Amino acid sequence: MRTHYCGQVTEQDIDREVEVCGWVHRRRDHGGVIFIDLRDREGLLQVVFDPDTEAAFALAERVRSEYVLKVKGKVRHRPEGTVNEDLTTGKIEILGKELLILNTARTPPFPLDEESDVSEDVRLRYRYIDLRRPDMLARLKLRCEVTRALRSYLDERGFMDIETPMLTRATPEGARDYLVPSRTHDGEFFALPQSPQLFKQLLMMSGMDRYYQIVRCFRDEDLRADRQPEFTQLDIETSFMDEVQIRGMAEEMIRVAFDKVLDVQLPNPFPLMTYAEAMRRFGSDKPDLRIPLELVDVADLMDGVEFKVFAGPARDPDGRVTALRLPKGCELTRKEIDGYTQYVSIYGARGLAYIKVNEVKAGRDGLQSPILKFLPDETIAGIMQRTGAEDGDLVFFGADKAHIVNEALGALRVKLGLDRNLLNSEWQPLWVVEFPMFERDDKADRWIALHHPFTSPSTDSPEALQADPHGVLSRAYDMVLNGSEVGGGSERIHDSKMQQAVLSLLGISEQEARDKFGFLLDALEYGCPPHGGIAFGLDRLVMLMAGASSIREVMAFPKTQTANCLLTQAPSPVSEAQLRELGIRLRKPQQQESQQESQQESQQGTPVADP
RNA sequence: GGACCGGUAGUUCAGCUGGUUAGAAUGCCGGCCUGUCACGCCGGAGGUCGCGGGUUCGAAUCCCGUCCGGUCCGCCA
Repeated sequence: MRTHYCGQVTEQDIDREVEVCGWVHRRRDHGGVIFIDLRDREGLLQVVFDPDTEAAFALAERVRSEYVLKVKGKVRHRPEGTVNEDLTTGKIEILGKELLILNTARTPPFPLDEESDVSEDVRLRYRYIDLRRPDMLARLKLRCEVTRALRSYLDERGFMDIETPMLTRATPEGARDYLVPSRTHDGEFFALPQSPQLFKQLLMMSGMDRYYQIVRCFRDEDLRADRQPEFTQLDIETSFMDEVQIRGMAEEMIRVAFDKVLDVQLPNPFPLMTYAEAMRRFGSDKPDLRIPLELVDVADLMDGVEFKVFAGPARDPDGRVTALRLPKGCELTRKEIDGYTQYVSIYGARGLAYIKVNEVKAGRDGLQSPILKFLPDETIAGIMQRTGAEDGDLVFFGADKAHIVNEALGALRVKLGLDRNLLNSEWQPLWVVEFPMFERDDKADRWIALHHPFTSPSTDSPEALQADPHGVLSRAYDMVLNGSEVGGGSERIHDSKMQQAVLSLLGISEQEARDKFGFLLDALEYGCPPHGGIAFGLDRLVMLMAGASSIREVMAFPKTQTANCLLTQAPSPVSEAQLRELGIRLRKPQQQESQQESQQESQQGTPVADP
């Protein structure tokens, strides 16, 4: 007899003696019979103990929720009239003959049923129990199926899984690094990788022309529902493939994964959209194409109007004036519109103008809006015509600096789509391409890389790049799914002159570049193949596939918004001895410092590097 | 760094325009019930109302501060 998981016992086992192990999901007594539902990750199975099995029955009376049991007994049909088709354990049961309590258990702090609603902090504090719940189990299973599908796709195509260091160099740009002090080099630090970007490029120079890795990445930035300080990427890099080939392969891989795991057929090919078009039509570089609303530019209709709120941005080369038509928007109450005005203010919009369209044919008289009086007839007619407004619609307006309008109306578009239930399909992937190479950071008065500084520009000439940094596009691409960026990559720079040119445009001096990644610049000179790749945010991808609202739901042990682990209480103070070994002393709270001259260093102080 | 929401029994919540002994459901404990499966019935235990301060004759309730959890802005090459 072998030990079964209780979920593996089926009708085929009827009349067989089996031995099953599991947790006690629930115990019920009725009359002289004890029912125990045993649970494992595969399912539920009901075990019945009656007084005929005296010893087992006596033990069963002691059994409580979450006890760990081993039961021997005979599988049988349920008696007439007791079958419950709704339950896993509906048609069969085990008549328990022997019972072994492998371990006792305290009553769990919250119910483990699927439907029970438990606050997230309690779940995280007892994550090991939370993970027993069917929902969590299902999501972790899904995640495993996704990674298996992705791996097998890549394995079948000759990709090599190669590990890269977790202890590496701090990067000069990008997110804040997590630092690790070096014991053997006083005052020096490793950084945990924000991504294996440079290592995978070096692997291309080593001739590993098809690399992938499912790899943990670290970024010390504030958290969101879809952002954790450590997260997992599916990281891919190839040599000799151009961006068209890489995108083709990457989207095929995602299609295969969706087909295998969810039985969902994604479009072939994914639609391709330029960054410029995405910004113009959706105000976002990761448009949610499930929402059938679009921004329509109306600046040219507004540049002559007296209303300064519109005319100003309409004449400003950095400004944007755009309209967003909401079908049946007249149903919105004043309160709801005020709510949306409040909503766009988060993104810096100073207001949200709108026109209610009662009757298009009636012209001005068929409209209702506080701004009508500022607009001449031909402007109104132009707006109606261009937005395609119909009776009962509502048209919102955004007018400001282009980036504010894009962010505010882009976000409003998504919110309206979700609030008004306008989604026209379940899955909408696309590629966004032709990103600008650089973005101007006005505050710091410098260029910053929109993607990262190793992305190839669309020109081969460093001189052309330097001549017009603003106008140069990059060979980057983002895979967007339902308004989430799930993957991003690019053709990389494989020429050391071009790499130097990009770094210098970013304000990184030759000396600094040598200091920070001289190794890359050197490597570029020893025979670097053209190469490019892509990295997927695995947590985000699985979150979308699971229909979850945060990546915490698809991670076994996530952190809270303040980057705490409620389970382990990390981060935590460390011993003074440990710090001393690392050449770190604690900066004492100021008061203490002045009062107590010396030694007694507080564990609560702020660690600083000892110079 | 900022905005907003929340913190009351093990759990999920009500109470919050100040006023008896802070409630409900569920869970837990005990008893009853000869096939339960959201079993049912009877009884019981269970609370620093996140923490600190203030206002008041009186604070879960009002005010200030703080901590924790969440959503978002900034940030995230």
